[in-house]
Amino acid sequence: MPELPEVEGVVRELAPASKGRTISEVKVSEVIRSSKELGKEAIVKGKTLEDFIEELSDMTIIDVTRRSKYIYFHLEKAGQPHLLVSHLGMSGAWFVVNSLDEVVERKFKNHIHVIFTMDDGGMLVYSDIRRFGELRLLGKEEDYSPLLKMAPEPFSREAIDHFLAMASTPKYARKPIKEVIMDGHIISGCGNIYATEALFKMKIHPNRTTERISEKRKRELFNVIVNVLQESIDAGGSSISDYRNINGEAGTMQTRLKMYGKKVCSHCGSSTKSMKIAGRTSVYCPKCQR
DNA sequence: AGCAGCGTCCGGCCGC
DNA sequence: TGCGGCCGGACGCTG
Repeated sequence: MPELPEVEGVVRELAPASKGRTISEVKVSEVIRSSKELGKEAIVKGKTLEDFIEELSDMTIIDVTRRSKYIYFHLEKAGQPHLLVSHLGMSGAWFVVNSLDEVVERKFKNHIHVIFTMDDGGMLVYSDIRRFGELRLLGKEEDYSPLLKMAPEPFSREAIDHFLAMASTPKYARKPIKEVIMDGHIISGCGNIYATEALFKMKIHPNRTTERISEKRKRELFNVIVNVLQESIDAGGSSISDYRNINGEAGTMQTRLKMYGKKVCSHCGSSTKSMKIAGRTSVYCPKCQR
């Protein structure tokens, strides 16, 4: 389940492997083709496959960056800039290989959906088991308005004030804190894993109403979220279920998690509890978190 | 106008 | 071993 730290890891590896290369060929799986024929929008969004393939052909990759949980491929063709936005959804993964045989894990190999062959013979391979990911080719970021509505990057100076201001609005003040910190319009890139960890560290019950947390505690919570995200980036991300980096390797953050997926509280030994908040499973310690 | 609730994209995995 | 149901980021649509 890729969240911000996992996406950051992918971008750090994709950038040096693809910068300056030109896409010479684009291949799309039969599964995507038949999905499109049925009028669905699996993975390739907002464009016909014909346009997607035609437009991407001969584009040069200028840079690869991250914005929240999105990967931005900055592209150029005939002097015009373009932007390919990639979201990994639940199970998306990029691999950089010279041959598809290098994608060794069967579940990734069996679900390869898009292949960009580059002018140096290398291939950018997108695999997605559940097909919740997306690839959206734009002229620029402004062409897809949801990208403009994302919260600032959590590591940016303005992120904490944005969080505090949004958390105080009537709409969000009455919601459970976990729902608020997992909302990408409030904080960018904090998904279930890191929200669970941060709330456990802060000893805050995930269902506590946001307005029942003091300004001081909300500031501390924000800083804990940022620290957990940074710790995970440094550990190469959490390899929970389907996340792999582009070499097919797993990160080690999952061994450092204290609450996500746990049956027993690592602090007091109590059995953890689980409840649904905004439709997502939320694990917590009923004794430590109030 | 803005928001809550639901549909959409799916296969892996779990429990019976 | 077979199979139905559950799970989930984040947007779009509807009422």
